[in-house]
Amino acid sequence: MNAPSRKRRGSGRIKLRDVAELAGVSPMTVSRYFGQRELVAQEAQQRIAQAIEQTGYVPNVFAGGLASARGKVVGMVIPNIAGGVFGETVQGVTDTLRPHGYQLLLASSNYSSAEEEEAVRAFIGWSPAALILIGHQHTRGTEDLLDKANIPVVQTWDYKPHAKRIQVGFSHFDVGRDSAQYLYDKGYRRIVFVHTGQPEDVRAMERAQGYARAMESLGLTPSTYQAPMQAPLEAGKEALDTLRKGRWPAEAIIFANDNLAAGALLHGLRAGIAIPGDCAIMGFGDLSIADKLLPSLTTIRPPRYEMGRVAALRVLDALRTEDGEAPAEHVQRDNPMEYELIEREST
Amino acid sequence: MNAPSRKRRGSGRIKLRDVAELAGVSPMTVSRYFGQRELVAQEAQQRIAQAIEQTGYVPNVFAGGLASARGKVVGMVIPNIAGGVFGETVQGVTDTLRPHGYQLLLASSNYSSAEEEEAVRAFIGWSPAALILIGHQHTRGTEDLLDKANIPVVQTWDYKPHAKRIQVGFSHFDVGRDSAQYLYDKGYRRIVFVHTGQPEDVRAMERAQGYARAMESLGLTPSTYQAPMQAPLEAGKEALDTLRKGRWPAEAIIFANDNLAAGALLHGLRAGIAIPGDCAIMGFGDLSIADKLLPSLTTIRPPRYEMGRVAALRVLDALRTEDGEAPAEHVQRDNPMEYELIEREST
DNA sequence: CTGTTAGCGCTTTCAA
DNA sequence: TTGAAAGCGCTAACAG
Repeated sequence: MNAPSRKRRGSGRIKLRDVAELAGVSPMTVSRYFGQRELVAQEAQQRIAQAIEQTGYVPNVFAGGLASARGKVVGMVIPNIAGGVFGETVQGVTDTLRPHGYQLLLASSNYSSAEEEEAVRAFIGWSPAALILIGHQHTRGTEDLLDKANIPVVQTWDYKPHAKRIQVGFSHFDVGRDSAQYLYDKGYRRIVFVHTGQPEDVRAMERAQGYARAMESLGLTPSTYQAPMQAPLEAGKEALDTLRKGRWPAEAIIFANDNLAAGALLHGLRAGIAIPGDCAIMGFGDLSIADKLLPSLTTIRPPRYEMGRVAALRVLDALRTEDGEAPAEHVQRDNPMEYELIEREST
Repeated sequence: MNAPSRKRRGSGRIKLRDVAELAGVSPMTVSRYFGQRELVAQEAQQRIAQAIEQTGYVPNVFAGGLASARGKVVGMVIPNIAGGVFGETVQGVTDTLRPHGYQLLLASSNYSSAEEEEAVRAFIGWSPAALILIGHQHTRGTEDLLDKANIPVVQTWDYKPHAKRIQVGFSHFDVGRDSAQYLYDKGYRRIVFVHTGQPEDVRAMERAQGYARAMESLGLTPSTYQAPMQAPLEAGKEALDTLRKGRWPAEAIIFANDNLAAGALLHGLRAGIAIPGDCAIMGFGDLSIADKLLPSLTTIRPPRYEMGRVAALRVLDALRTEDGEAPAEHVQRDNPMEYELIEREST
């Protein structure tokens, strides 16, 4: 609008130098004021603080990131932003990271490993300080990217014996096993596991395996059923009806998730099938519906928020490791988290 | 590890120049390959594409952002990441923005205007291309920041007559009014609106006002009730019990949200209160519980995903406006979105 | 259609 | 405890 210069015009924003001039110090001192404040004299600090206040200065993240070759950024890829499953985990991460000045970059993979790789690749351009991923299931390409990136990578929502990277989660195999054992202890014998339609849900598969193993150990025959790929309400209904027919009607059903289980419960209520009398039902997830159903739903509650929080803590640990040659040496690599079996009326 | 030079050591990553050398062109041509590909000869494009493939080059976002003074970044502040209300909107935004190379920066305000201001301030440092906020309720400080930032700002999840900024949403006042009118048309007269405990939920307040206005227009006396600040399950129960007592027992209740309504429905079922026979109930949100209750819940479905999508589209429109002196001149500033009244069994 | 030049605003490095 | 110099890797602005 004024001063039509011919070279670059800059952003027009207040910059470090402006603050420095106002405070009567060099830009470098102001730079130290952020990040290494202890190296700045008290007196200088005061003048700088005032200059910042007065100008409303906000550091340019891009300049800082470029100069330091590492942005204060953490990337996170989750299977799905909507759906309410991972939201709390994201919240746990942001709550923990924010006080340390890290900004979360979020991407959703839509439960696709290929899209996850895409997202990770995009994140690499941000020189992220760390990455947080869900689960252990990645493409070869993703693994390569992660290896080359040479930054802390935390995997959450799952837990495996010999994980290659930092992990914060629980064993879905154990969840399946515990669910079966719990129902067995309650006296149920003909226990069936109902899969969701999506084979992308690797963790549901693991729960099914845990269930199967437990059944075998108990001298029972595992039996899994694949729910039709419909809305969970109909799928749950269909599963309940089918499994109660036949010569070996199910006495108890473990659903791959609470939504499916909700469909079954509702259908039971409408169709006059007594639950747990005619058939016990349990789910997984402890979604907000679980306690609002009749009967209320017995389910497994994963530590959703807590996993996010701990994942972020491990990231911070790894980054604190003084940029040293030993990346993440003192970091707790295996972080098993406790899930909870919430017993309600449906079993 | 090798070459212990004394000056900066760089990131060690492949950079634009490496690709350029390999392709036998200047860095600038490679730069144009991203972003202005039409200005690059076919032949050069091929060689560049191959060089990129071969090196696995990923552009450094910070360098680009610094040089161009505008990062390919859009900031979004939502009241709450968990909770499942805004997740779909976020998904709509990311789905729409991603193909254009924009990265979403997400922050949660915990329904606090002060925290929202904090988040906006932090975003300013990112020189975001645009910002997306929920609602019209901001602190004075936030307004100042937005004004100074001189970038497109889209407000969503609400709609007001003379909004200062681009808006994508619906009128909560209208929702309240329509809910009341709907119940009136169904024959109900003693209709009560139940507030949630949190006064931060400005939009619920607006729905209450719309309800009150409609009641007056219909010659009825509006009556609102403040649910106790407990878990929604108990709050809904308490509200239902209280409102059915007294000399003017409610014939119909509009709850501020589906969670509250679910508490009431469940209590009705357990306590043998016929719904809608003894009392009709409707909610707001069409959360995933709404159709899994007995009776299923009549509610209002906001276009959650769609609002995110359209908000992102307006952002893109505004940014397409050729960086010209007229920022966002041709952009559709008012974008009313349609909500839907989903009639189910509870009314 | 392509290249040259000069920064973007900050932090690293080195020296005091 | 502070400062000066030298880039970080890319793109805007010109000129061909």
